Amino acid sequence: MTPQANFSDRGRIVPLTANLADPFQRLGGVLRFAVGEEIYAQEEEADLIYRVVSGAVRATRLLSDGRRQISDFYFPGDLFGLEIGLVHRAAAEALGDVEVLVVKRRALKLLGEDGVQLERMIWQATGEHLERAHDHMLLLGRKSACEKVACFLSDISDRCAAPWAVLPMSRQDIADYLGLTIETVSRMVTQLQQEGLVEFDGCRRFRIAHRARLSERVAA
Amino acid sequence: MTPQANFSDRGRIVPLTANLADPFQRLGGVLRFAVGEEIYAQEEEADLIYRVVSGAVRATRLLSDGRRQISDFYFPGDLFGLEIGLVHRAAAEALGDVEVLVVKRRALKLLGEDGVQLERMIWQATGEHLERAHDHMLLLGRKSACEKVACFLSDISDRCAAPWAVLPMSRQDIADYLGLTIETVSRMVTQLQQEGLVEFDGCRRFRIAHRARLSERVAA
DNA sequence: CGACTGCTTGAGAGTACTCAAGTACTGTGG
DNA sequence: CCACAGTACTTGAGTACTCTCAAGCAGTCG
Repeated sequence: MTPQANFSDRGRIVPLTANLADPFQRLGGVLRFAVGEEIYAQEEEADLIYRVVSGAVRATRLLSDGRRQISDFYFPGDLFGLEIGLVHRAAAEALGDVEVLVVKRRALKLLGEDGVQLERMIWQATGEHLERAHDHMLLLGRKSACEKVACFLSDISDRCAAPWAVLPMSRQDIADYLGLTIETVSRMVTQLQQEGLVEFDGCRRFRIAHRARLSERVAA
Repeated sequence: MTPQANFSDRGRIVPLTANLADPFQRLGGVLRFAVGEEIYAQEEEADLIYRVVSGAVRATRLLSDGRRQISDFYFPGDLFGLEIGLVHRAAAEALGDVEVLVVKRRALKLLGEDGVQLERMIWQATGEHLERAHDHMLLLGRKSACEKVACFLSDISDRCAAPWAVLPMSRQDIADYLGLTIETVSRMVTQLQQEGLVEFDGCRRFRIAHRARLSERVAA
């Protein structure tokens, strides 16, 4: 299994068996964070590159008056903390207990073939983040509240593979990701449930009840 | 002047004098497009890397029902058309008469030191695009119509350096960039004018009349 | 079991949208 | 150079969607 293949199953559970062909696993240090802990702060010096092993992470950006935008959620296999400048432009926070692998940015040059391989992974990930960012801009700028929530649930469900998915983030996180308020998210979830498109078991566990009809609501 | 320095004056007029230390200028071919012409289409195979020489370009993404989101505008010095996959995820269209330099992606490997230098420029530009995308998500998700328009005018003005700036894009383009309607853009522009924060001479030429007070409206 | 936090629901308000009309540019032909 | 047509922009009135504020309900943890 190449690192690329390993990386590509974004959001799936990555096998925890050691893979010595993967420089991230071989050279990376492990860090653990508890619910709500800050992995790095906005404007903090960007020293490390991160990869989620288990748990989930949110990347948040704040306006001075406290308004918050979550630019992305990272799941097992995802790289994050990639910055072009010297500082992190967004904060990263643990959505639950999180385990991450880290490598030093400055060490990349010293690692020979491993460094080259890691740089290729980082480059690939940066490009994927950019694509996701463009998709997300379209959602934020041009989709209705209902479409936003439908998209979101559909995405999360797709990443999970399993029929039932569990949301690792709060309604507030979802709202800040979709550019809505918590109340609107709640109302849209209720509406999609009443229409029989999704089914919830508690407020975190859900499944897509009618994928075809949900897709019509997603606006692609 | 290094290529990086050349690249970094995003939005300024790039001197047209040949610079043989810049591989883009030395190896790139020139293409010209007229108002509204498509430089490449959404889903078209991504063969080339582009750099704006003169004029301005918009990158647009469409939903199937025609709703449009402009993810960015590119000005002289900006690289665009950088894709991680095989196809362009957004279309690029000329906002006026445009001149661009292009290099073949597949040729990069064959160019030796020049290829390495070009790859570094592309990498740098991809990172900058990602940062801009994150800023833009915050704007789309969390700013009011008035703040969006204030931000936009402030940005354009900053890029121009000159006191008076000319908008190369239509109100519809601005609306699709900010996630608003054309009427709302128009009303906000009028409002900012009435408050004496900006001054317009016709509907395309403007200047910041009161930078400090405009900054308060920008929400950073 | 009770307290706390997080989620949902309701009523009312406000911002941005839609539809429609009017005004200013731009370019072309007389 | 001016008149005209066509396009782009602005303004107005009314509507709709999302937000705000407030209360009630559910899920979680000690």
